[in-house]
Amino acid sequence: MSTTQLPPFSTATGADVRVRFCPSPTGTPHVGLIRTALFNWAYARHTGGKLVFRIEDTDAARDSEESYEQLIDALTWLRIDWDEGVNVGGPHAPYRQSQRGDIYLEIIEKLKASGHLYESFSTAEEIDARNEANGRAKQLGYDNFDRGLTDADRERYRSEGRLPALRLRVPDSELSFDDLVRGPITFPAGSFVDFVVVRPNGAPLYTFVNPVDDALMGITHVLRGEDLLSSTPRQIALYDALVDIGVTTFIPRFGHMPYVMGEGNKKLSKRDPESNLFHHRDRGFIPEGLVNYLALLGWSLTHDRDVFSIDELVAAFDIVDVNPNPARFDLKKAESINGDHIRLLAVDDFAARVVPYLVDAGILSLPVPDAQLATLREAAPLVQERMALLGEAPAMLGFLFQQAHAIDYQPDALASLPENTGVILAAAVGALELIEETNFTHDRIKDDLAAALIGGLGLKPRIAYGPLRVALSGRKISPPLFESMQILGKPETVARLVRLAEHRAEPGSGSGSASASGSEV
RNA sequence: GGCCCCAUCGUUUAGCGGCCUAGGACGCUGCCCUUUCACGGCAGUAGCACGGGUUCGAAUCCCGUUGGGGUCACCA
Repeated sequence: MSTTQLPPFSTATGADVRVRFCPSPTGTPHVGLIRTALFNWAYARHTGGKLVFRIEDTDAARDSEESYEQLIDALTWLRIDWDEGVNVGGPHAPYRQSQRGDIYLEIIEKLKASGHLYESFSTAEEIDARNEANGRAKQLGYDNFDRGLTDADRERYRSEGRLPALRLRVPDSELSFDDLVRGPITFPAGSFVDFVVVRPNGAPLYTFVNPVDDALMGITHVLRGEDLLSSTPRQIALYDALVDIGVTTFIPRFGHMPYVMGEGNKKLSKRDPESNLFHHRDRGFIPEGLVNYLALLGWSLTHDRDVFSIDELVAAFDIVDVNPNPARFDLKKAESINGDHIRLLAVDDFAARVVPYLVDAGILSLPVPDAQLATLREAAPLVQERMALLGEAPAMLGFLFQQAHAIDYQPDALASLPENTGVILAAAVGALELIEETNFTHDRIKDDLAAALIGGLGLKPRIAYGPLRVALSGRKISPPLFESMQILGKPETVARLVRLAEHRAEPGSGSGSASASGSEV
């Protein structure tokens, strides 16, 4: 089979690179979609080229304005910006396909006049029936039947009240292209057929508007998901026709990125919460961490390090280095990477980013009073290195913003208390009471408590400090103990120790048979 | 089923003919550090799907097999 003489592919490599991100606004942003956006963006920034952000809202039934807003929100959050497109405008406006109807109409007419598009009256049923009658496998689909229609045929169909769809006449030869992530790919003749580009009602389809807009907007590199790989020959066929009528002069390069997989061997489903970008944001991923992890899905910076900055990504990213095989979204690894980025944050930055999570949890409310801000700033360094997600902040810091009487003792924390808890609490209170309020610092607290509990009572640190931790925070896990006491201050600290002792003294407190011994406080 | 894509530790990724008795990371295990949990440090666990070639030499190139995935809409 011969290869048709195709127009040239784009040769852009530097500032002349033009890529695009063109989602259809259906549903919540999917991490796979955002990864596609990220790689397009990174490639544009790396080459010094341009990123066009176009919205493919040609499916009125599924598109929503809310989804559109979410797309903007998602990109903005991740700091993925664009040079042309919705919200920012540009020489090829409008960038929402729902507003480009006239443009498509004109091109459709030219394509019809030049014979690239023809009217097709075949219904799905008729195509099936013909395939069956001709001993042709049904799965082969359309048989290019209407290519041979005469004017009389078309007239007859119209007189029956039937309206034609428009199909593109594709080359009867094989089609090849050099995929940027996969290398040379050839589709044999006959593996792609004349496809519908315009519905009978005149509305153009994705298969038409997508390449047409890419051509009109001068897109040089089409970097998209692997699911579009098999539609590439049809797009190239359309490009061939568009070049013929003078809409453009070249065919873009194509690069098909691997899928983002979920559990098992399936694409990460829209139904899966892990696919929802905002779910990760809500849990406390920071942009730096999520971008880093998303970039790792199919790409790597170097052989011995996978924590890197967005700047490093941009400096090194090239689409040809993207791995062709699908990658699984591994939440554990994503969280680990995020934790590393949280640790990289300046303390003040970290503290500021934690605020919304504390507000959402009802621990703080806006505007946050200065005193609470001060507490937060003091506590931030204590928790910054022990968090993987900002969403862990409420559980770790909440006790610092409560009053002693409001501390809620976790069952597992109460269960961990040793029998001599009462003695320990009493000794601790005794030691702390002797410290001047102005000297109530973590070093002093540590020394005095160690003297009283470790030295005095001969306890192991683990046993000695456990009850104090529960008294302070209600939990088995908390920020460092002495530092927490310093932040809370002497009166509050003592009040909490006393309260736990009283709590255990209450009949029915359920916290151990030896609780009566706690009454000595 | 036709066509297309893919194939290195459980996961992800390095590797683009000799540097590989295959490196990093996550996970897991053990130890250390330690005021809990973490963080950090150290050690360990575990992989080139299979079979043919090509070559002095193959994880790396070629072919095949197997396995997985995608796509075959008047959705995008």
